[in-house]
Amino acid sequence: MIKMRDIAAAAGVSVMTVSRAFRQDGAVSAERRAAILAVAEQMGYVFDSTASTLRSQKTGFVAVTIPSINNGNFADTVRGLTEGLKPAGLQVLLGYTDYDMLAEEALIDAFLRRRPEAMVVTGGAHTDRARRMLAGAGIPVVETWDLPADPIDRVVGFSNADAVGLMVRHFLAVGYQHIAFIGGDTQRDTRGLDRRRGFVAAMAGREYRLIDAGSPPITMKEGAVAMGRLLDDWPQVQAVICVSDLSAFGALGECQRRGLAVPGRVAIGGFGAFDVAGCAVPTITTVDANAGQIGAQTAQMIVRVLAGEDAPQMVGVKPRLILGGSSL
Amino acid sequence: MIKMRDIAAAAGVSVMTVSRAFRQDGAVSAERRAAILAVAEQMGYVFDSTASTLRSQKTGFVAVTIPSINNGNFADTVRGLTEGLKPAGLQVLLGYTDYDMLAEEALIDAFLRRRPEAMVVTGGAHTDRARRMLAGAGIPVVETWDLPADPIDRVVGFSNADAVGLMVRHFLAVGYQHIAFIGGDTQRDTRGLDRRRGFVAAMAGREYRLIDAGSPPITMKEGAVAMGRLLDDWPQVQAVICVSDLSAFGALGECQRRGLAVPGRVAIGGFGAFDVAGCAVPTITTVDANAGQIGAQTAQMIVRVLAGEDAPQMVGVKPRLILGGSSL
DNA sequence: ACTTGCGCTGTTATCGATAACATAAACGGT
DNA sequence: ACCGTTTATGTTATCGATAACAGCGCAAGT
Repeated sequence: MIKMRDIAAAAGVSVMTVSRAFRQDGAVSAERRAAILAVAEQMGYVFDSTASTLRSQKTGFVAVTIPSINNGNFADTVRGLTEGLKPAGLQVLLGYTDYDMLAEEALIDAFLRRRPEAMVVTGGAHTDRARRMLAGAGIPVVETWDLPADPIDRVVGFSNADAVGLMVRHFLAVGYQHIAFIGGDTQRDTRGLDRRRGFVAAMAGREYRLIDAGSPPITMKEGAVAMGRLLDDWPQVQAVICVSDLSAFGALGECQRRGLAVPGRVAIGGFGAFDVAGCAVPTITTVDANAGQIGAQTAQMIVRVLAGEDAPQMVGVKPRLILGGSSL
Repeated sequence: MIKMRDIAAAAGVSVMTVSRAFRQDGAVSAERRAAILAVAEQMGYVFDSTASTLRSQKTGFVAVTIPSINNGNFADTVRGLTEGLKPAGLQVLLGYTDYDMLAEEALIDAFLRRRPEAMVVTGGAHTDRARRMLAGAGIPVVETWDLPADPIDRVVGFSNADAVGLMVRHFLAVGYQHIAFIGGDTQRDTRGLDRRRGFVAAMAGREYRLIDAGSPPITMKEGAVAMGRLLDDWPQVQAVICVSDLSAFGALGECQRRGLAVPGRVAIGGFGAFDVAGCAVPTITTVDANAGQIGAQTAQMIVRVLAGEDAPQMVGVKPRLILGGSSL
């Protein structure tokens, strides 16, 4: 494998000059720099960042963990991050946890060994060891998609409970009385748990049902199954709020298979403003969590902190209710 | 930041012994190893792989580029890869290209500087520079999701053209005559292009229409718009094949909004066996490309090659037609 | 007793770039 | 003409781990 030394020899300069030429350091004369780059290109040189990293203590990457790589919301957040970090010369390295805190811990461990310049994690729930590792890593850490009561370092997110509260209040205002919530079990997906909590809080004093749809991620199919159970167990249900648009879409399909009018017989709400919510017939009432903004704000925060400028510890983004044809 | 030297001092051994203890090298006595690990844990040491990497020339990661991080198919492939590489101690580092060959080139460049032990890319179409970089990197390179005529190194995939051919032949066999194809423009998504080519080849000598739905990724909404144009321009259409299930779902919705029976008035086929195909009402006829297998086979191939064992240059996986309610 | 071998530990050199410092030439102001 | 400053380059030491080699003590074999 060809290295800087070889380029230097071929170009008749010192290794240091080659190094400077690559970093557009400005300290190398334009013609010499061009000559060096030409030699490098011609010799097929590929810069070795493992060496650079060790000496400069700069890896040039930000580690990002998301629960799933098959989710338009997290994709939007990652896109916002990638775009926002690019101008600062920072690359995003991505890992997924499958909504599993132990997998997250292992992933964080693996990432920290590579010395990222900052870490972005999804949510505020982590194993103790993961929290300790993050807190002790000596780099900026941003928790996203949530507003943890006891943040590790910095936060960009919103209250999942309040976001669902928005929808519940709307449903109550237009006259639905018997409302149910379809979501996953409690341990793995704390954002889902918070949504359920927000539902319960907003329904205080009224009759409601909670339907457990299994382990996150709650799929369309699981949404359909849960809807079936709900309709069987509590026929007087008038509206359902699902932990995400995917399960809401499944629920909608179950109603259609049973010949139940949506929203005439039962109304449906989802979460996340996924594509499917806007393309289903009818469209699904949902909450846009502003996933792209979460990524963009996180990127901005990281760039600031790394530059030594000051940045807020906590940034809130505002979820927005989107009315669809699946509810009045 | 605490380093091996500090652990060594605290444990009263040499740095080398600490290094060995961490690698369960076997050459360190069990009790001493336990003591060292305890000291390290207690001091909050985090292994620094940047240094290890430089000396040992082993980074322990495989770089993977996929077009989109919001796609269940690529997610399945990545899962197969991750699972298959884990036992070999290899971590997957993921990047996405947005179906853009120039973005892919930049990503490959950025990855190669970090010296991955192997590279996995999606598809067989790359810029010349990307091809040159990959070919000259001196590591195993696997192109997936396609069967390129002129592979860079190794391949795990299938013929997208043949896969669509499966569906066309089925549609013709059950009696549809006027069939259209909804897909993206040609340059960015060569897998989509191949599917269109497969459609055209299988329809040779018959009447058909090609509808351009825009730039990849073709969304549900774009599928709906394209379906609307198709119905307006060619009312005698009897069946539509879409480049993916997402656009097929959009097309289905458009039919439903117009009150057209599916499959009575028009049949619909998709591609990819996405969740939405199985949960739509009616379910959508599709092709399962076996995305998880692609990842698993690729992982196995990489592990073999890195171990110096021999492995086939090319592995084909078999797509499978899944009949849904959206066609006869 | 001597040797051979194995298990365990230490010493030294090294991976490939860059920070820090040194130096030489050119330049410009008084 | 002198000196401070800027520009362009080179030299040396270093980042933190590990490969390669060396050595020591003890057990077993002859």
